[in-house]
Amino acid sequence: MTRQKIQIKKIDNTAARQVTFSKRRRGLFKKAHELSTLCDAEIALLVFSNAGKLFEYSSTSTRQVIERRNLQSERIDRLDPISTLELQLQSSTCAMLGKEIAEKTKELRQLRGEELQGLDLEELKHLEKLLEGGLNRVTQTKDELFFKEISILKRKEVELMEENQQLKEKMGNSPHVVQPTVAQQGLGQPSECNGHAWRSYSSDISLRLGLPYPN
Amino acid sequence: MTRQKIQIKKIDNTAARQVTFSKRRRGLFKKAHELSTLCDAEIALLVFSNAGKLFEYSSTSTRQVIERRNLQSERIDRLDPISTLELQLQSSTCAMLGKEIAEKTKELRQLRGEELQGLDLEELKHLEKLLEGGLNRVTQTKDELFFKEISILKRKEVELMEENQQLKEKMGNSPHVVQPTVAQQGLGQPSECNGHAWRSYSSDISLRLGLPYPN
DNA sequence: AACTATTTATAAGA
DNA sequence: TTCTTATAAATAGTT
Repeated sequence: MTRQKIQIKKIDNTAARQVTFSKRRRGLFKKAHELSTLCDAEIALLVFSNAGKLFEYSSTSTRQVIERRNLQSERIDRLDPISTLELQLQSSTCAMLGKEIAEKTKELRQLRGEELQGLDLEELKHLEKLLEGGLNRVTQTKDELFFKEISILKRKEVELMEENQQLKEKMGNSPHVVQPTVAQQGLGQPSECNGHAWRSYSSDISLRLGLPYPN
Repeated sequence: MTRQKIQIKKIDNTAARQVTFSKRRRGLFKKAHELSTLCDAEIALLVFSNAGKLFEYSSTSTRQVIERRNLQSERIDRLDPISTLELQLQSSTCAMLGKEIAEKTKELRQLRGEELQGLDLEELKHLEKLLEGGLNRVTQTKDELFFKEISILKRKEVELMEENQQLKEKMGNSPHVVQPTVAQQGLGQPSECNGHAWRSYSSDISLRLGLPYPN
């Protein structure tokens, strides 16, 4: 693939073959790792050299990947003929779990709008309803959180302004003694602007906070 | 690795991740095949996509390679002791699958807006985005299906009206010979108006069908 | 093991 | 999904 293009057929020269094996094996493993990382894929790669030496790579564990394959393949063709009753039971449990995962995965993908082909009108309408409901609840929860934070901030501002006011008064009385004590409370629950119209400060808190949904 | 160098870390965008997965999986399989051919190596490559789909390549047969590995792994004495080991391995796999199910279940519940407590503002915003995207795609797919059905129905009505017209003309020409041949198509989907009542030909189909989104 | 001229792979965009 | 294209990465042959 460089200096000169090569044909993809067995390299006759043993030394050259070994060198190529080393180089390309590295490249292959690197690519496998990149794929698993980039795309969140589970990968197992087994390579036996011409000489019979084993090299393996796995994103998690080779054993795990192989087992997952055995489940997925639905073929309970066990690699070992030891079929204890217990083993079979567990294996079927695993198989069931695997199916459940497949189902949930599909459902998730449909909710994300990624696997819609093959659904009929009714199913699509149902999905839509589900999503609308979920979206409404999420948006509402989010907005509640927003407002909660906002009211906390409002309260804090009120308190700070109060203190500020007191300090100012003090300064007016005895301009030489300034005590910068700052309010320190443990921020409780939402409290709508607790009275004391500080109109003189004429600040519009909600505007300054930049509410997400002004309507 | 082109147009722009990328970081090797999980691709967040789902669509982009799928595209990259397809491309790189191909590349990886090609490289695996080249290595096995050039260097006479025995290779098995298992890849599970993020969605849980299995892709595999093997220079000979996956099972054969896996067996060879199991031998190589020094555990040639496959009997009782191994059986317990296998049992443990499987049980840990089950545990893993169980965890995965729990995760997916939680995710599903959150998408349905059922388990939102404990999420912070950022997480809620992310969920909202996800739901909006899903909803958009679902609605679009649904509407496309709607319009497809509608156009089928419209076409059918035109055909029927034409036939009706021809029949009328026939009746006008020879009022004693009436042949009520009716168009008969396979039409699996909902067909509202297949009755008579072609009272006036000026019917507005879209109104009669009750379009979901008149705007 | 290093080097480098080329070939390949591929990210982004259409 | 598939094609295109600019660029990054892999690597064949050489030192």
